[in-house]
Amino acid sequence: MKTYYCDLEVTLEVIGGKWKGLILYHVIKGPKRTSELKRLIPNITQKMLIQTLRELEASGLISRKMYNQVPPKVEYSTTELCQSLEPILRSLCTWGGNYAEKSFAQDEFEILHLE
Amino acid sequence: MKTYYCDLEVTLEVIGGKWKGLILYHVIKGPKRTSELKRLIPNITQKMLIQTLRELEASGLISRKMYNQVPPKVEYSTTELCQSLEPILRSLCTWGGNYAEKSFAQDEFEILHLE
DNA sequence: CTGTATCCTTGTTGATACTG
DNA sequence: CAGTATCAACAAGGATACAG
Repeated sequence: MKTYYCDLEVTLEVIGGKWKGLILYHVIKGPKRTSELKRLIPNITQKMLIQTLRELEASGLISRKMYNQVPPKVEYSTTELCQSLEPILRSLCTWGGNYAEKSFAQDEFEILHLE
Repeated sequence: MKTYYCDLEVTLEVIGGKWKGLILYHVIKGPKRTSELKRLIPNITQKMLIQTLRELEASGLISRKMYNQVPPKVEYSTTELCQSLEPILRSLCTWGGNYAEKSFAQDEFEILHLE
């Protein structure tokens, strides 16, 4: 029996960590191939990408579809369980943008919006 | 010059990690003393509590007020910069509660709502 | 292209003891 | 009550090489 002391602890267990939110943010906007995600999240290593995708899959938030082709093609998409996160992730994103504007020195940072 | 590839990366840098969200969630509902926070977040160690509070303070999200008494009294409250996080944290919280209901086995977990 | 396996480094976290 | 300091332990992350 696992004990949580706040609903938020559950959330953080499922989508917390260094990469989960970021991956979900991109996948939630539409199915993505592994290589696309790698491009959208330049700082992630292949190992962490795959590992995190597996964890999200295990949590039931994304699903993995494999096409039997050569070369291989795999697509990740969100499950219904994940859809309700979309507005929240968007809010978090917006908040970060505002925060950066207000709190970071103008010429000490840049935000590139990849697509 | 620091480069981000998504606004969300900024957010995660500021309020990501194991404890920041949880502390903010409690402080945002009203000023809290150190010992209250320790009680509300049973699994955090004193070291991590203080350390995380300092980080949040450095990010401008909370402020620390010290009363010169014996025994000492300290209160943490949120700054204006932090207020806009309130609805987001509430959403994240709600989401976690729903997720637990749907995805966890009935008798494998419990959520205690401390106050 | 997608994914696995290994090794190694780092940083975060925890336990404990102590101070004003 | 609030906070500091030190050290140890562990998990997370990265680099690299390799495979289907």
